[in-house]
Amino acid sequence: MPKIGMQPIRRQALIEAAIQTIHERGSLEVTVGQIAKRAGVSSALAHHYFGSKDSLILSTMRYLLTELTTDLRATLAAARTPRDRITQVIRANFTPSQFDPAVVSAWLVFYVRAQSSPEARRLLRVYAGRLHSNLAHALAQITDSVHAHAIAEGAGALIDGLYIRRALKSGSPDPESAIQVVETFVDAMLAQSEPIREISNGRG
Amino acid sequence: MPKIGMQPIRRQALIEAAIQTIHERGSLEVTVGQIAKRAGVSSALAHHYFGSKDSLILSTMRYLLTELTTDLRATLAAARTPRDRITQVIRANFTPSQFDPAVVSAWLVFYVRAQSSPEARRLLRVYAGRLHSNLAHALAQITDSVHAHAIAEGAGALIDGLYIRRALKSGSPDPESAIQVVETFVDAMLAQSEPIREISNGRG
DNA sequence: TATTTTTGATTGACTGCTCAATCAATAAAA
DNA sequence: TTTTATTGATTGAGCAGTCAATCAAAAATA
Repeated sequence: MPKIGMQPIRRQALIEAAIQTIHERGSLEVTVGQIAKRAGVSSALAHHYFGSKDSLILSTMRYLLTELTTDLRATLAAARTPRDRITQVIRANFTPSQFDPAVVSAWLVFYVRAQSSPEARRLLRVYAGRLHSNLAHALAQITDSVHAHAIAEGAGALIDGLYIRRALKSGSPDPESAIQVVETFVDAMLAQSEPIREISNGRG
Repeated sequence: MPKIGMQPIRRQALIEAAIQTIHERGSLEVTVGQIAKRAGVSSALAHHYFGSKDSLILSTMRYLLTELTTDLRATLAAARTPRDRITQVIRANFTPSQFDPAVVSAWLVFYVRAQSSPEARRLLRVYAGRLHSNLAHALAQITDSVHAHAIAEGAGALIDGLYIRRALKSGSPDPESAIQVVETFVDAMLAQSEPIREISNGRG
């Protein structure tokens, strides 16, 4: 029946349905049938396009990683100074599409998944590595390398922690206050590592 | 009856087996049979003592919360100054028994669980609430209330984030460096909120 | 002390259900 | 006709929870 070229459409629909279903159920204990139903197709078709549930889940992770990269590129485009680059890297993580409850839920369950799936773990390491190198690179232009890495490490952990806490909260997301926490952290750490310079960055 | 008084022994053994099994499998997708086997009993006995898998899991969460409280009391006993209390609250979260890989894995999966289980969510909120009030109370003695809450909020998220990252790392835990990250965070935030006072607390 | 009774502890076998994955068949384009 | 899209039906595995039955210590009794 179907017109040719359904593959990418179905894959996209199934991935987005997976994110929503994971959010709704609050865990990875979702069935292929539930995901497929939400995408408006049969579970058999989901298997047809992804081969296995595992593959669908991994594709969903990759999709989220790609979206994050896209958002990062978009925010970074506006950055001019190193300090501004830091701000934009942080902001990319709290974009509406990233800080969306369903997306946050998905990230959380993927962290658990990474504990038993080598490929999932690899993907999360890619994410953590990129975040760290983006932050550390910009930081290295305003402080020494040791502090740069330490601050990047802390900021990364802080972002992860804010995600976790977001997942536990009900109600609408508050990206701005989360961004503010990380910004304040970075400012405070920079101020401590270079007490001679100006503290404020005009965002406080 | 057989040796009377088996109940507490079995319950304890099953709870500890649950933590280990969850760690080993990296998720909550563990069977009662696996847990029971590790505890050296039949799955039927696990049901006999806990009623349901769900109840066993919740008991495991409560057990971890209790252990954390115990560790907290122990570290707090040594604290004299408000700043020292903060240090000890932080340290309690990175005690060897808390920062143990299996325990960290368990906390991580419980965070996911909290998304679909109201009781699990309640328990995590108890944890987050205690941590926050402990930190905020001590902080309020060295800075104003607004900053105290903000710093406590950030420190809590940071601790959660460090746990997540610990779960993803292989190899032995490094509690000291994690503690150092949080300590540095607190110092930096305090320094920024009160730029006139001394920055160092002698731990940097 | 010896015997009987009582009852918590414990398990193997079983049930009913869920789910991932497969397959054969159908429908519509190309 | 050949290829792509699609699904209902089916299967085989795995699992939570139940239950009837057994075991052995402890308490009561003789």
